[in-house]
Amino acid sequence: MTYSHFMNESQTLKAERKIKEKTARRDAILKAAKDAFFKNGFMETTVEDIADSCGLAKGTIYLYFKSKEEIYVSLMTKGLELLKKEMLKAASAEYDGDKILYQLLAIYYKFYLKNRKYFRIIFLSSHPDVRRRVSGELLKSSVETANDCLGILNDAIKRGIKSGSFKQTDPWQAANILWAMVNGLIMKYETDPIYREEIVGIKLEKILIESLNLFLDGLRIK
Amino acid sequence: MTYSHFMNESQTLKAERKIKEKTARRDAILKAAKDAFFKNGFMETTVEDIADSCGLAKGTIYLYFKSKEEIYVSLMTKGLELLKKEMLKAASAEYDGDKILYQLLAIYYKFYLKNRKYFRIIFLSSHPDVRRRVSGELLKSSVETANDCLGILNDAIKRGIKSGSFKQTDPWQAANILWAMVNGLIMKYETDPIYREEIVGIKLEKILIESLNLFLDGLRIK
DNA sequence: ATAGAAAAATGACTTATAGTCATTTTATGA
DNA sequence: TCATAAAATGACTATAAGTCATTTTTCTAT
Repeated sequence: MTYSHFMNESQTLKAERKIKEKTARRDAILKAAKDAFFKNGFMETTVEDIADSCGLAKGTIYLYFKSKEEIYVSLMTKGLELLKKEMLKAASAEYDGDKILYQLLAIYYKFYLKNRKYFRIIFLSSHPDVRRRVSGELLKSSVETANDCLGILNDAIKRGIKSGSFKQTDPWQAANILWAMVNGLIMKYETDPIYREEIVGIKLEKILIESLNLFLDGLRIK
Repeated sequence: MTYSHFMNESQTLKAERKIKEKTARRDAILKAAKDAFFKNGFMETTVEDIADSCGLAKGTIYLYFKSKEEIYVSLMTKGLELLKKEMLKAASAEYDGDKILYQLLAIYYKFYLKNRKYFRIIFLSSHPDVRRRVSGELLKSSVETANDCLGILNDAIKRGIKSGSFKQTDPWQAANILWAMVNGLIMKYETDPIYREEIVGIKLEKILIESLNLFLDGLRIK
């Protein structure tokens, strides 16, 4: 009682440390999960694999995540956050909308090359069959991060309209179209590595640039 | 021996009937599987569910399909074939490329509205984690059907170039871009029904038409 | 019609894994 | 140092994919 103000202070510190430790452990689990999912995919990774590779018992994993799906979707959010960070860097330049979009595409493509497996997680996590097994809260945070990425596109397009290089149009709608186009192309390429070349016969980088050209052509003032 | 030529004939008939019966049973399984997958999704449908609902034992299912994934991917191929049929109908009109593309989009959207669950199957079946558990042969046939759909777009764009309404461009590449854009948008809408409206705030039909307008704007001769 | 062979179907069984929970271990605080 | 709370454990339960020895049905030759 006498030292209650100290105690409160130290209790606060303790509590903070506890939270930090919890977060650290959660991150360790996610790191192990990332390795396992990257290596063997969602279906063929077991929760025990993940537990083993971070030196915990299976039951412990369930103290941090409600289900295998929740681990997976948490990883997706991490992937989206990484992507968002990269996109923000590219978008911060003082260029016009036009040039920023090319830069964003370059960043996006580079991110894809370095993080193909993350794209697979994003792709599968977006499916209703996975999502139905995940809490609304977790979904919301992933949706918000994806939304932030779209917001960056939105800003770039807005800038282009303001500067007069793009025609008057709904930037949010345009951003969604561009996002869908680029993701659709990547997904198509990701779908089947074996048959890929023979289906399209076009290099991904080339078709991505062409698609942006086409998009900008439609967006520019004639 | 004496009647060997008759026997051969009747044997051929018998064999044909056998094949027909096999196909019919396979189709019955696929029909039951469709209902089950539509209702409960991939993860929460069991092979026993499928077997029960078409009055067969679980083991019998495995005489017709190598795995649950193969049933699923076979359904995807069926879905793509339906879509292809619809698209062919729309594309057979004697219109110019421009108008055909609008028609194709309308057909595609209508198909989506009537077959949302098929889209989910197509979406999930396209994922490497599902595909890795499916035989190359089966994958090839699904890839070919998807390819045929793209071919229809390709033809329409070619026609537009020939008639002079579209600029000189690689029609195959343009077809892939259009396909990716439309699928990307639908996927985005399919991803999360709960948050959908608040993310995009745009009706799907409207944004699909807008995206085609933008695409055509980029494609048309200025 | 019938026996014997071939084809098709069966479902109990094996194996694997997600998720639980009573018990044990570790950390905290007086 | 002990009591209490928090964290971790892993044996256990439940469920479901896929197998295969056995049974049932269909076909064929006489």
